[in-house]
Amino acid sequence: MKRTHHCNALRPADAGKNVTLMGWVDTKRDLGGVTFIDLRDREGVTQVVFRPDSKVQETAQRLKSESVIEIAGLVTVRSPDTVNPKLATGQVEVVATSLVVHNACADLPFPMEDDKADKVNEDLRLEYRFLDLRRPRNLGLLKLRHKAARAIRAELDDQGFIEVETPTLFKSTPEGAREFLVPSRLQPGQFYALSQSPQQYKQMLMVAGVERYYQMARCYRDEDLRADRQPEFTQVDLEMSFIDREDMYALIEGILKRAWKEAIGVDIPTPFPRMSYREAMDRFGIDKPDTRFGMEIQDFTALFAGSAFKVFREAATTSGSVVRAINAKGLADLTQGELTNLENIAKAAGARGLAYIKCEGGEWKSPIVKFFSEEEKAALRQKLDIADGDIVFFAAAPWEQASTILGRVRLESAALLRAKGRLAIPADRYDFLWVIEFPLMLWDEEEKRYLSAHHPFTAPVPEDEPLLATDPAKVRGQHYDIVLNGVELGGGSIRIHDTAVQKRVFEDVLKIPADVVASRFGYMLKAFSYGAPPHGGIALGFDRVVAMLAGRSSIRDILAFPKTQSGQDLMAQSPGVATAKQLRDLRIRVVDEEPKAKG
RNA sequence: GGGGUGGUAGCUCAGUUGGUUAGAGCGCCUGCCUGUCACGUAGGAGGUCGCGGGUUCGAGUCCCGUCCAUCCCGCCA
Repeated sequence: MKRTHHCNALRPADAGKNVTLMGWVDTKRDLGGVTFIDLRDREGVTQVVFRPDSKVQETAQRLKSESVIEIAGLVTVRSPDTVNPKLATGQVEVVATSLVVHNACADLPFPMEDDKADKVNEDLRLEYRFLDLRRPRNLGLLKLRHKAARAIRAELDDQGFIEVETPTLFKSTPEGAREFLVPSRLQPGQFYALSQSPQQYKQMLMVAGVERYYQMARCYRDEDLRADRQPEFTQVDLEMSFIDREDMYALIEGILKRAWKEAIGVDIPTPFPRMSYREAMDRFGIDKPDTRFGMEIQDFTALFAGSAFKVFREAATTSGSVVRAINAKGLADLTQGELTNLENIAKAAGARGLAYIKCEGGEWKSPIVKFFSEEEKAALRQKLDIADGDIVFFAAAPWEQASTILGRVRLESAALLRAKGRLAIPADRYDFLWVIEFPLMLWDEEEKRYLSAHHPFTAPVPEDEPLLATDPAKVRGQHYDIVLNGVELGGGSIRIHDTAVQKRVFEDVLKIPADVVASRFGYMLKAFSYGAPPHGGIALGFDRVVAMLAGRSSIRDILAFPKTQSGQDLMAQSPGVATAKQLRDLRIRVVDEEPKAKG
């Protein structure tokens, strides 16, 4: 049993050769006398002919789709009127002289033709993932993922990086994402946590002198799932010593450029634009702006400081509050349901309501326009470029909240406009963007203390370091996020490598008790006192990178065996129950859910 | 934890104000067919309408609960 060719290989030049092909029955066309089989393997399709004079035609007539067969036969050039131009091998066919059925396929649970299969319920396809993946379109996604990984590894290798594997059995780090706990049998009552990131280990590798580390790191987070979030996912995780932010930008731009080129043949221009967090929030109302379309936020705080409209006047004259607006061009004819939905989105972001002006038939239709002076209307019209068919949305709130409200409304409005065919974004448009100068700390109203905006190892911008003691909220971190078309591909930072600064951040700014710092991060502080080089790193969400390359919105599509939104693998049926012995060994008792308190 | 959408034949779907025996296309099965490539053609089988309860003379259809999938919010240092 030896295959001579893949199913995409044969051409007229191969005529006269005796070949052996193996693969799956793609389709069968039984004409009573002659029978045709399209034989498919991972590379392509070849037509095989079974003639009545062959001993195997009767077997061929009984073949079922997706059975695995081996055929041997003679490569023959097709007559001109029977050439199939849709097939790479369409000028030839193999006239079969032998046929072996290696595995007959049962009745299929869903059609395998790409266009039909794509519409089949995802849960059924996930249960039969081995079949769904067999479709050329989906095998192509696995190949694409492979190409992207290969390009990234090649670039990192060229740049002097060493791939090092770090443990995924780590310990709990409670201030991060919820973790998967793993009970320790040898240390009863104690638990590992599956690593949510190799963060601390990779910093130790820098202290160890590795200088340039990377890893295609499997990470785990026990949070609710989304189209772009799985409980286990892969990060291109890397760390470098003796660098600054500019080195990191150049490196990542090189990696992504190479991945785009080698995976999908697209040249992306570098360097990428950069935008401060402040500017991103001001203009787009989000820290990962989609800059493929405008609809930018405009400020009218000064304009409404003396307005007759009390809601706007009060916001405009309150310190820290703003009055801002966006113009959703061409969306004035939205339905009542769509408007209500936008209102709900605004309310979820903290708005009390969603003030708007519809401009239709040369008229401004709005519950609030009667309060506006001519001067205010003129300023709005001019700055927002208001024309017939537009609808303007307002937010009057503290700066960050107003930004978030309009940022959400902007994205939803764009989605509506795209659905109505009034906003066209080319599928091959890639707007990469660095978002930089994030605040290092955020004040947590519930806990009445500062929390790290990203993680506590991020170094402050040098000129802001004195503010750590006086006004931590004003300190900008040396953090950077890489954003593509409104999707956060990854983020990282230059780290603190000084024991004293790290200790101050932990204890004085974040107010983590000294004993907790010692037990959780003691080894890091210890390491930093033994020759820690200045260093920084980043982690790219590899699944998201591949999804963007593939033009897919769900990372389930580009994972071989993804989990559903409730965290289950429908094919393997995980998770499952543990045996009594396993639980005994781990000293774990499963208790019934406590009845919900009735209120 | 919250909001939206969906669940009817193996698959994709239709199913009217609640009313006789729940339909279509594809797939499957059985014939016929020697140049098809979405082969064609004739016939056939196939349904606990996700599950449980309720209203009703009568429920795929109305009500309540629940499960599953999915999108989003919260969450994701």
